[in-house]
Amino acid sequence: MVVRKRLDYGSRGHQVPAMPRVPSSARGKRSARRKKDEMSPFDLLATVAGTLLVDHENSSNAPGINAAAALTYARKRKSVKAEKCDDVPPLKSMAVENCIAGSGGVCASPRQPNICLAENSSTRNGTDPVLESLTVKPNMLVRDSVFSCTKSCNRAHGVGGIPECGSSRSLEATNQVQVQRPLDGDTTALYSLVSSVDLDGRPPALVSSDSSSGVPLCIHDKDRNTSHLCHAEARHAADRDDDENSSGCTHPCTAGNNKSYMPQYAGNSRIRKMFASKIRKAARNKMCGEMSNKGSKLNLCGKKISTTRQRVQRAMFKRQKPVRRHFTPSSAKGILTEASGASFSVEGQNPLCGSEDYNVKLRIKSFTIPELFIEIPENATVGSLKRTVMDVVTSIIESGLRVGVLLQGKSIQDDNKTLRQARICHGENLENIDFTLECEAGQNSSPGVRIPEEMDFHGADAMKPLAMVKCEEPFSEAKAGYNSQQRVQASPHRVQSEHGSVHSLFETTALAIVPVCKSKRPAIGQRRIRRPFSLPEVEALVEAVEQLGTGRWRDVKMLAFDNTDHRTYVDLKDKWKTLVHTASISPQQRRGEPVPQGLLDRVLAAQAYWSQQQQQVISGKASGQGCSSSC
DNA sequence: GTTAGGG
DNA sequence: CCCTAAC
Repeated sequence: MVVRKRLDYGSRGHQVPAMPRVPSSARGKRSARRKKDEMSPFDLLATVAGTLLVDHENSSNAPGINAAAALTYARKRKSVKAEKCDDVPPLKSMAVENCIAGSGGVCASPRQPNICLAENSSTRNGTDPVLESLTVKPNMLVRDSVFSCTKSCNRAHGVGGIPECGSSRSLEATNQVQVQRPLDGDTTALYSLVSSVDLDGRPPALVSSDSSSGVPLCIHDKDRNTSHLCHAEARHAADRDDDENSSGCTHPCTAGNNKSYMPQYAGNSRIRKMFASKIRKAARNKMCGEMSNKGSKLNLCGKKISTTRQRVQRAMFKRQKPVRRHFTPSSAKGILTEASGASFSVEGQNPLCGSEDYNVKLRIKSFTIPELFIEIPENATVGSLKRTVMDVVTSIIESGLRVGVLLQGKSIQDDNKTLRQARICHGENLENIDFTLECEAGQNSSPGVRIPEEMDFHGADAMKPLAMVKCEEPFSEAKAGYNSQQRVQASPHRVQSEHGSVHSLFETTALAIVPVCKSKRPAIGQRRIRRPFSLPEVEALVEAVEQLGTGRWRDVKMLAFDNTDHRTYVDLKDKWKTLVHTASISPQQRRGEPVPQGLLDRVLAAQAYWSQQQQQVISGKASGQGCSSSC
């Protein structure tokens, strides 16, 4: 054993190692360093924010976001099916945009609002943009469907001959989401959902159907301030052509885009940091090795990907332009439409808030599929790549999903609450309402496919899409000269852009699923459960430190806690720290399970002893390298 | 990967 | 218990 080699435990007691380790207090203290590097974390945050913004934008660009879901609160009765959805653990979250019906709203008096996610499960011929009403089943996500709920489309770029706009004829008439089938029929894919509810019976406002889809049109109610989003919209429109002309390999970042959008759920820096560094890094590292599959591999480990031929990268929301625009029904009030946002916007907050019988208008802005990496051999066919992607997505979908509602980061558990009781009503600050799609992680994945189930994304700040499936390159068929009709009809996985390139539907759509995956293992970013040290543990720790000294926590761990997985050497170090502190304060000030004074005395003694040893080592070093003083 | 130290 | 700089 390593320890044995390194240690000479000898008999019990304060046996001084020949060369005690120098305390690393000389190592810079963070607080001091921090001042110097103060900007650094902020830069990082800015970078992360930029990435997020780009993701948002790109997702809004996401061509072919094919699904729009309308959440409608129109009847008092509850949807049984909606309730079913609540039984399954979370996987993703939908970004929802909400609006509160303004004073002009026609109130259906939805005290028991009925929310149904729609899924189009019917026809697949795709040529007929039929609006379909669906209800969500726990194991389904929206797929094979393109939502198109607007009455008209305001497209800058049309796709000739392709029916772009569905009628919203049934939008107000039902409590369900209208779905327009994708032109390409049977795609099993995850689409961005852009949904809205307009209970006022007013026609939905136009939302640009192309790349700016998902970006607000800035038709606002009186006092809404969404100018930044308007800018986003403008920029999207401006960028569109360039993007479309590009080969589709654009990187997600464009400097100019970063400032356009302030995430509504901007959270504290800590969480941001967590997502920026920890999730990106730790998630990959931790999942490394779990997710390889024999044949084609899906891999969330970035390191593996570096050797990949084909890889599906994280920057899912490329700026490639869709072929197909999706239309978002917006109310005349100008519902914001964020393609992959994760939060609500409040529509028309007004003095009438809190009054009776107002409807709450909600719109799911999008679902985003978690970020996924695909590793696949170069010699694999494009078809196999598609199948692989499909498998991944299908595995996610089929894992079973349920809907959760987060209000300002807090999950609303009680399904029996009315929206009003849940404070989702007029007059409330509804800037941060999120829906989650939750799944049973760990059971769902097909071989080699992993959703980062360690991650726990509860909370409003956790709305960054986790994994995404995307192909950097347009599928080769695009260059092979498919004609439009062939493309549209032949491949369910493709959509055609105006420029003839064919993109993975995963690129051109944004099924935003904010992962709220749970597993038995602690999620990344999730705090470990607190496990107070028991008295025997404390005794073992004290004894080990007496032998080994402070500053050799790894050895302490191996000596006394080698079989205790949940105690890391950092834990032991921390515990020792608290023991020293506990021993140095009066018994009245101590909390928690009392530690026998005798043990605390030993703690102090050992601490003093080893501190002295370390001091001697330091002074010995300082006074002249040799061991003359200490030997 | 370890250690120290601040939070 | 978390985080992270320094090593």
